[in-house]
Amino acid sequence: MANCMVFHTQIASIMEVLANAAVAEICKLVDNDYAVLRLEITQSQKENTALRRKLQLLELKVSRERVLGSLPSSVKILDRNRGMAGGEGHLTGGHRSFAKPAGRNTWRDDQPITVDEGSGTSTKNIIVIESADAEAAGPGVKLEKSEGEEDPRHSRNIQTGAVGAPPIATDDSTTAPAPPSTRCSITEVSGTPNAVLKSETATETLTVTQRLLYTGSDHGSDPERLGQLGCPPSPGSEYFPVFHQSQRTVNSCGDGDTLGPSGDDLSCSYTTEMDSGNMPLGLETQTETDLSRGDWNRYSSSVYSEGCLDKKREVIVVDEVTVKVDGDVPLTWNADKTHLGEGHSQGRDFLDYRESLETNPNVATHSPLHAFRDRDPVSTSMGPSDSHSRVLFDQVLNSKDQRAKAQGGGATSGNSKEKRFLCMFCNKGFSCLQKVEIHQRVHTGVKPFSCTQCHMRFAQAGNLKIHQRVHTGVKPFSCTQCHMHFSHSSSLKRHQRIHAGEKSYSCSQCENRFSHQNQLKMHLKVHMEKGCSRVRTAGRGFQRGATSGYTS
DNA sequence: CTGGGGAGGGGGCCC
DNA sequence: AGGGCCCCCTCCCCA
Repeated sequence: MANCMVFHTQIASIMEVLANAAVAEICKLVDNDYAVLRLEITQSQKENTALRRKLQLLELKVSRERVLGSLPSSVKILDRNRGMAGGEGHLTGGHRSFAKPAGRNTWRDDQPITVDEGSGTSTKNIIVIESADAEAAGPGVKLEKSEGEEDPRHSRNIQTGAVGAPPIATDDSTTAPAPPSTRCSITEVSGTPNAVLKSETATETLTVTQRLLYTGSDHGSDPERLGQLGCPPSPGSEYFPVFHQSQRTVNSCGDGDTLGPSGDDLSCSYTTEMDSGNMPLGLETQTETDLSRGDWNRYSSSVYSEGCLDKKREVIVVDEVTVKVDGDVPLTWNADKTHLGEGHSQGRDFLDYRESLETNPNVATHSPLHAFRDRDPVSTSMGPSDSHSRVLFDQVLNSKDQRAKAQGGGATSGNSKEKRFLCMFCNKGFSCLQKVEIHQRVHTGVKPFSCTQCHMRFAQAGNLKIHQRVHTGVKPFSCTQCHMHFSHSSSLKRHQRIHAGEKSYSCSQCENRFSHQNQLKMHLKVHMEKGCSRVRTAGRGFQRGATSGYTS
């Protein structure tokens, strides 16, 4: 019996031990599962957080695209304009006035969109379309920069307006530059309730000068715009040069029954019209700034890079005297003569003149033009009553005297053949006043002699007379050795070189000789192409070598 | 090669 | 005699 009791006791203890072990095992299993469960829960929570963040990012993207899609029309216009780098397109109409060349705008297309994710709050967009480069660069400074050119200023974080938040950390989805089409920086700041489009185009601080300079627009036709820009037209300025034909006013005798100034019936209309499209109108403000800086060529190129100007009111009456006084701007500074449609490049004149301006500040002149200035310094509303223009004019006149001295000629020597009449634009000397007046038409674009049978206009009466042989068919120059007739004496002379076997144009790179200059020119092109092809071949070989080296 | 325009220079005529 | 004006010639350039 006692043994039985002991046996039961032992069984009980064993059972207890087993139970304890089972409980411990169970507890252990539960603990393990719990840990796993917690781990899984934690991971799920993390995934959930990540998904939530992704959702936020997607929302941000959607909102940004929505905002960009609703950019104001002016922004789009500017965007398009930027695409017209280098005057690719000619703006027309009213938009032209707000066009700016490539590189002027600081559309920060390469500036990252900054997203303050860390804040965890809803972020909104502020699009800052900056035009501050114009201010930073200062007036008259032309920032020519190609589309892909890296503006070092883009590396710094300039934000304007109320956007005080500096660009912060960027998310991987937003580190990429803004879409090129936006050309704006988007800075996200916290707490802004609504997306704000801030376009500074409406409050651009470009000066009127810069606008004129870079648009070439006819502000004269729209003086209100100037007023809107806070730059009212200068008192009395009409944004349109109106000169008066003094002494030799012969207006519109285009019907052909009136004699020209020389007495010959040139069937000309001596209306002193400016050549169409040549006349940069309403530029007095511009010249007060840019030209005074010696930016003649810059001015001209920029003006004409925008194409022809408004041709309205192109018929003007010219006072060839006051044009020198009042036209403190050359009326047709044309670095690109293709816009003039005819003539040779005069841009060198501008460059030369600019150089002379920059290097020859204060030397008195004895030019008759100087006398013009002294005689009637403010004969029109566009006169240099403003001191700046006056200084400019003095610079113009002084510079040419300086050049005359540099050329070794004194303007006051007694030689009658001396070229003491100097062009106020390019300093070129002429023997008499009329010569320089005619010459200055190169700069001013004045072409007083119009053909009545076509729309051609000429700066010289003789050229009109020759031109009219086109209509009359008169070819007064006959070759004595063949049946050929020519309307130009130079053509006959050129032709006769063929009969004479004269080959006065020789190639500098070979022994070939030619009777015509054009032949030589074409021949030289062959030399050029040969040289270029050699260069190209060498370049291809280099590329191949480089490629092979890379792949091997 | 030719046609034709742009532009400068020379020289004659007139005042 | 000298200057201004005008015509013409010439050269250059481009189409």
